[in-house]
Amino acid sequence: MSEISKPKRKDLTHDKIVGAAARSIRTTGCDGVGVAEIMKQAGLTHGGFYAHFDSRDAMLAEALLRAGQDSAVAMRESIIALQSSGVSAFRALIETYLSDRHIASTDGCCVVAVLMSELPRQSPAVRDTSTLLINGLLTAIRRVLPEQVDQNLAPLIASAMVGALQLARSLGDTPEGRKHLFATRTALIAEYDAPAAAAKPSSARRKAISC
Amino acid sequence: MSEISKPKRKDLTHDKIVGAAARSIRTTGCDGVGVAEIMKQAGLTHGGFYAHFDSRDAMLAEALLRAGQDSAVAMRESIIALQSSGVSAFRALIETYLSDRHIASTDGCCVVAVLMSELPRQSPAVRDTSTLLINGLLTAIRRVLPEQVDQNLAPLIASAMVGALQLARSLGDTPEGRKHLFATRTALIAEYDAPAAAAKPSSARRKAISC
DNA sequence: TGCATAATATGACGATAATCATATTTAATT
DNA sequence: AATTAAATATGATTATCGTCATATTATGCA
Repeated sequence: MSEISKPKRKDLTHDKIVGAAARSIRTTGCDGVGVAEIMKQAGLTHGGFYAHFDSRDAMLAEALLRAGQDSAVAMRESIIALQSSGVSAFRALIETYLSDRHIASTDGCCVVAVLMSELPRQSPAVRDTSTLLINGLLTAIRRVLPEQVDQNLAPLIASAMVGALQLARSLGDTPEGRKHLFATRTALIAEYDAPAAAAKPSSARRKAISC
Repeated sequence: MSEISKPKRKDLTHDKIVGAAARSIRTTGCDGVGVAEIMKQAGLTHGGFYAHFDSRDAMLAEALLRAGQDSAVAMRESIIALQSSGVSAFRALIETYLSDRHIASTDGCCVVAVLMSELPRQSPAVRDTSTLLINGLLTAIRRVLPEQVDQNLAPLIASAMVGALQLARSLGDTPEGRKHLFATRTALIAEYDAPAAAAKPSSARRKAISC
C-alpha cells in the first residue's frame, strides 16, 4: 500500500485551521492568535481544537511554517516577474522584499520580518521553525548575490532587509517610513547589485575616491 | 513660584511603576506586560494603577520611552569606554550595539531591536514613542559615521543593526546566532568604518578589483 | 495632636484565555 | 439501510485580563 493516501476530512480541516492561523498571525502577532478566534475563522467551534493539535504552541509552529511558505511563494512570483522584465536576480529580490506595499500590509510580506522580535520568546517548536525560515532567507540571498560580492556579506544583507522592513513599518506608512525603505533599498542595490562596470567603487567610498 | 517642585510621593511611585514596566517589557514584550504583574513588581497592588495612568496603553508608552533611555545610557557608557581605548566612534557604536552579550539577554540592549516587530500594532501613543526612539538611533549613527561615508547610508546601517540583533536572537545563543552577529558586525566595520587608507575599496568589491 | 487630603489597598466586575470531558453529528463500512 | 468509528460541537472549568468603585492608610498642615 502506498505511503500517501488521499487527504481525509480531518487533514483538510487541519489545513484549514493552520491556514487561518497563518493568516491571522501576521496581523495580530504570536500572542494575538487565540484558539477560539482561529477556529471561528476556520468555520469551526473552539472545542474541537485539541483533536488537531496537542497545544496552542504546536499550532503556532505549524502556522509560522505555513506563513513562511506563503510569503515565499508570493515573493518568488514577484521576483520572476521582475526578472523577466530585465532586472537582475539580486535587484528583483531586494525590490520585492522591500516593496512599499509591505509597509501598510503584511500580506505576502516576509513573515520573519513581521514577527521577528517575538520569536526569541516562543516555544522550542516555534523557535525551530524560525531557524528554518531564517536559513531559507539566507540561502535565497546567497543564491542571487552577484558573483563578485563576498558571500560573507549575506548576513549583513539579510539583517538590513528584515530590519529595514520593520523600521519602515514602525515609522508607519508615512513619508518617513517610505523614505527609510527607499533609502535602504537604493543603498543595497547600489552597494551589492552587479554593476554594469564591475570595478565601480561602492557608493560608501565614492566621496573618498576622487575620479 | 518655580515650575519644578521637589518630587512628591506620587511622582516617585509613578517612576517606580514605569521602571518596573520598562524592565519587564524587555523580557515579556508589549503584550506580555500586565497591569497586576507590573504593580506587584513595583511593590504595590493592582488597584491603585489607574491613579497613575489613564490606561495600560498610556503606561506602555511611558515604559517604552524609559526603556529607550535606559539602553541609550548603557550604550553611551560602553561606547565611551571603547573609544578611550583607541577605537573609532563608529566602530565603538557597532561593537557595543552588536555585542554578543545581547543575544542571550536583553538588558542594556536597544529596546527598538527588542520590540520592533510588535511596535506597528501598538497604540498611537506607543507608536509616537517608537518614532522618537528610531529617529534617535538614526541620529546617533549619523553622528559617528565617518566623514567619507555617504550620510544616505544611515538607514541601511540602522536597518542592518536592528535586524542583525533580532536575527541573532532568533537563531539563539548558539554558534549559528553568534556567527550571524559576528559576520554582520565584521562586515559593517569593514564596509563603513573609517579605514587607515581611506581609498581602500569596500570588501564587497574586493574580489572584483584586482590590485 | 487632630484634621483634611492625597495616595494606596481591597475587592469585584465583565471579558476572554487555554484546556478538556462529554455529547452530537457526520462519514465510512458491512 | 444499519452499524461503527471518526470528527466536530457543546458546555464547563480554571485562570487571568483591564478596569473601576470604594475603603483604608499615610501624609502634610493647622
